[in-house]
Amino acid sequence: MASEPKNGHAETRERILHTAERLFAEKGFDGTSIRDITTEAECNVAAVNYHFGGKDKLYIETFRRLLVDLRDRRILSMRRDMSAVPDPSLEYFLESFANAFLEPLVDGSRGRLILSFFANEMMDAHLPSGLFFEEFVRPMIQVTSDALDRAGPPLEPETALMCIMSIVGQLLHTLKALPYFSNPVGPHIVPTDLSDHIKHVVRFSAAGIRACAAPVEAS
Amino acid sequence: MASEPKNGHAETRERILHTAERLFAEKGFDGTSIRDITTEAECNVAAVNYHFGGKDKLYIETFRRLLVDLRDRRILSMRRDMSAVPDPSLEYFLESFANAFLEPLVDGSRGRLILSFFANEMMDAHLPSGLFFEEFVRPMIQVTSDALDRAGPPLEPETALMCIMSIVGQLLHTLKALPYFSNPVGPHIVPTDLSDHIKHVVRFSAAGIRACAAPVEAS
DNA sequence: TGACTTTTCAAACAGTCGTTTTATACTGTT
DNA sequence: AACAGTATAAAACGACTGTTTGAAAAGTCA
Repeated sequence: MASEPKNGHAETRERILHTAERLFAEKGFDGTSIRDITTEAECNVAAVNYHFGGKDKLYIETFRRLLVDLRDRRILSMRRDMSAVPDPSLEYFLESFANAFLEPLVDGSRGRLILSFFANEMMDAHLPSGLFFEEFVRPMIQVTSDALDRAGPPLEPETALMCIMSIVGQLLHTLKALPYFSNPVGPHIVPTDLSDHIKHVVRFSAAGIRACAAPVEAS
Repeated sequence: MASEPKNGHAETRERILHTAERLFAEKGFDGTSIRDITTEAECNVAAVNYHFGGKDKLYIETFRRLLVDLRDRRILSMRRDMSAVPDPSLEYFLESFANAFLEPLVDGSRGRLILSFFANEMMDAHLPSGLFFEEFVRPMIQVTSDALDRAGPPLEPETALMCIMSIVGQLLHTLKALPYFSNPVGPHIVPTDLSDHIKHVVRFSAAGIRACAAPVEAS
């Protein structure tokens, strides 16, 4: 039970984690074999069971690290933006949120990994139930609804949550659908630049939120 | 190469297709073994290779049927609604679209199957590239943007497409996220009734679309 | 140095996978 | 009745899976 290596370089364990992060993200849990990982990490197949106690445990550990990292980056980014101006507008909040939400997902190589990781996990769950929601979704919702409360019009708590879901839905779908539009055979029918889509989501959602704040009229 | 059975009951082939539809949807391509299918379909393992020529081919055939069925149901549902009134409002269009979009996904047992099928395929593609987009997404976009053109304010074609993406993103996310909120340990923090969410998406999006039609002002 | 722990490794284990082979029944036609 | 084509079935094939074993290294501390 080598919990922590005492010597200077904890090579193998870190190499495995690093490789697993990429492979699990790219090919999912079932699509990635222990031998795939250990071959790339240049170690023996038994190393995974020795250091992590099995494929399941390795997966959970890998995902947990990614999850915490993403959550903290997003929250910090939004907190920074929101405390940078004294009286943030709704549009300012939306742009800050969209950037905090998307930036970790598109910058560098790790961004796409996270996204792919999440998507795979959504489809074929291998995490303990509740871990994703309680440790990731709930804190994000808390920070976001606080910020919206400060920047936007007064909203019922339930309404605010649904508005946040509307924004998140748009951002996630944009990210997923964009590759489909970016290289079809025909001409591009939608801008393939992400910032154009962010601008759209900001304008679209600002109006949506204000409409949800206004007293409802019969349609 | 028995392409079409001539006798009255084409039992085995249909049983396999029917079982495969459910299992592939529930557990994905890799998660479903030929033996899983043939056991439930009560036939021999070799039957899949005999009737379909392999697991891949069976998957494609299964998915294609589901895809075409869903597309046609949606398009018919929307065409029916849009031709039922002489001068449809933007809200009317949105509600019609939301219902056409979601209804096939939630009614009965086959709905959840389709949704799960799609999600799995998105993550781990086993279909010929382009089939999904050209035969499913593009026709849906065509019909939808025509309807929006008739019911909504004048929009640039690109803007209209991004608005449609905004709506689809919200609907898909609602569908995916709802189960997370429906049975957590704490109190419900979001309405778990789908129709409440549809109402929200309609109001939110109607305002968003109108804002996209108005001339842009500097933020 | 010698005893001890931690780490690595090749090899094997028991199981599942998709596919193929071989043989047997059923169907309609001549 | 004899034949062709279609359909089903049991068994085996080779490849791959996660995990375990037992021994050899590497490192640590007396």
